[in-house]
Amino acid sequence: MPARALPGFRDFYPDDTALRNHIFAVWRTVASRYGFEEYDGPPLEPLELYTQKSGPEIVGQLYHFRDRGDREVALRPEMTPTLARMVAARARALKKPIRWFSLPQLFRYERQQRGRLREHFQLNLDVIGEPGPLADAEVIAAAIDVARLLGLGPQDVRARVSDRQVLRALLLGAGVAEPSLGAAFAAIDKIEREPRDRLLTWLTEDGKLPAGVAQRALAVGDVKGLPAVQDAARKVPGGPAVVEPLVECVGALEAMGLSAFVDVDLCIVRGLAYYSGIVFELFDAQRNLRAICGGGRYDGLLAALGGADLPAVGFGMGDVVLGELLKARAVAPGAAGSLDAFLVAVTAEDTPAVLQLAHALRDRGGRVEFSLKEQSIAKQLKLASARGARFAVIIGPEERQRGGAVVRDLRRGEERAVSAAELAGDAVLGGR
RNA sequence: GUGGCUGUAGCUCAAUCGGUUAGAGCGCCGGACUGUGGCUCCGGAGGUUGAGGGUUCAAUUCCCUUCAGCCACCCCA
Repeated sequence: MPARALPGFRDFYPDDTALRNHIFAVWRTVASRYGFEEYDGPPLEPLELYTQKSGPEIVGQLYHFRDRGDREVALRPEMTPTLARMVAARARALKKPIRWFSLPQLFRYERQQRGRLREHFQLNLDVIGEPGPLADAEVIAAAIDVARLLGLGPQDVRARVSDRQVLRALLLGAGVAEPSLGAAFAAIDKIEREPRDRLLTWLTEDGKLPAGVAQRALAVGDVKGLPAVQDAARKVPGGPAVVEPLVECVGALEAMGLSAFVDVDLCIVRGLAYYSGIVFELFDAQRNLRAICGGGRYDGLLAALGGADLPAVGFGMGDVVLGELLKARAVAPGAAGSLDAFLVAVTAEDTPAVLQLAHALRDRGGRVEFSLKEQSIAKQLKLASARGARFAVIIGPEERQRGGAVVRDLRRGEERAVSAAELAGDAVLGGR
């Protein structure tokens, strides 16, 4: 038997599953608070669904194969193409704006690293059919609220927000020619990971940009804070108009009381070419981990995928980095502590009474366990403690004779004799 | 896919210059404790030192290969 799961795939032990369920519950809670509806699609899709968006080079990063019907198929690496198809099929019927979310398990064939596996779960949350910046603010706020509901504050996570339209206007104003915009974007994207002189060298080699322009282009990526962005925008043609969506979006987040989480930072670009406006990422504040979440506006993408021509904004948030952050901040829940009562049989003759009571409590929704073999009371109580049971209910010959039990509060260490009537009532389940 | 670093018990780590039976803490199991848990004390199980090969009288230790993990690149859906 293989000793472990495939590289990049996870076995979920109870603690891991508890954490995953916790994250899923928070994702669903926040999404529903914002009025988003859950959808899902197939984990296996036609390969071409992904090549048409990202080109043939993406095939090397996919789990793909030929099925028995001779179809080229792939495990889904992302949800957006599926979403685009589903929306396109009913585009005319769906009330806009569409607010949908999903919790797909996604796959990619890449060498794994910390926080980056070959399989993960991702909250995908999108607003489709609304071009205005309030939609952008709404999805960013939802991402932040996930962090908040998980117990993370501004000292733990930060949302960094930028806008590609603003970036574009400022770069053009800095003298970057239209065909070189992509190179300038790429350089700014790397501004925090690469030394400045290497980026300058890269930008100026092959005559991409004149040295002075390259300097000014990189300086655009250094602009931080909304006032500074507005200042910079005033100095370029069309600038004041082009910053307006970002100003409104950030203003909306401020009105929601979330500004403590939000940093405007023009070095956020996002790698993908299809982002068309506001883009953002969530980071852990100490910056030890990879991005928790990334997203933005992709107005032309759905049409480009052959679907409906609808503007859209959304994000993906993976469970891996998020889980690591929760563990590092010690706000991850454990799997234990989930029993209302552990029933203790003093002698083998008491077992039928224990079984009867266990079933009665379980029928009422109680979470109940008892020893599956004859054991000393000490052993049974030890197991009860280890299970995190609130009460131990001890049934022995004496208790059966008088028709009750001893209920021991395992947290307080106090116990008392209770009658059968109390047991059938609230003696055990009353404090829940 | 490329390069670098690291692999010892379930977990975190020891083991002198290459030296004879690979240890400790936590966890797990049992006992002290035949009607009372947590604490304490005692005992036990658990290892192909990631795997395979090589050098050597002798390898956890040195060398090669491979696998895995981590880091960087690529990519970030």
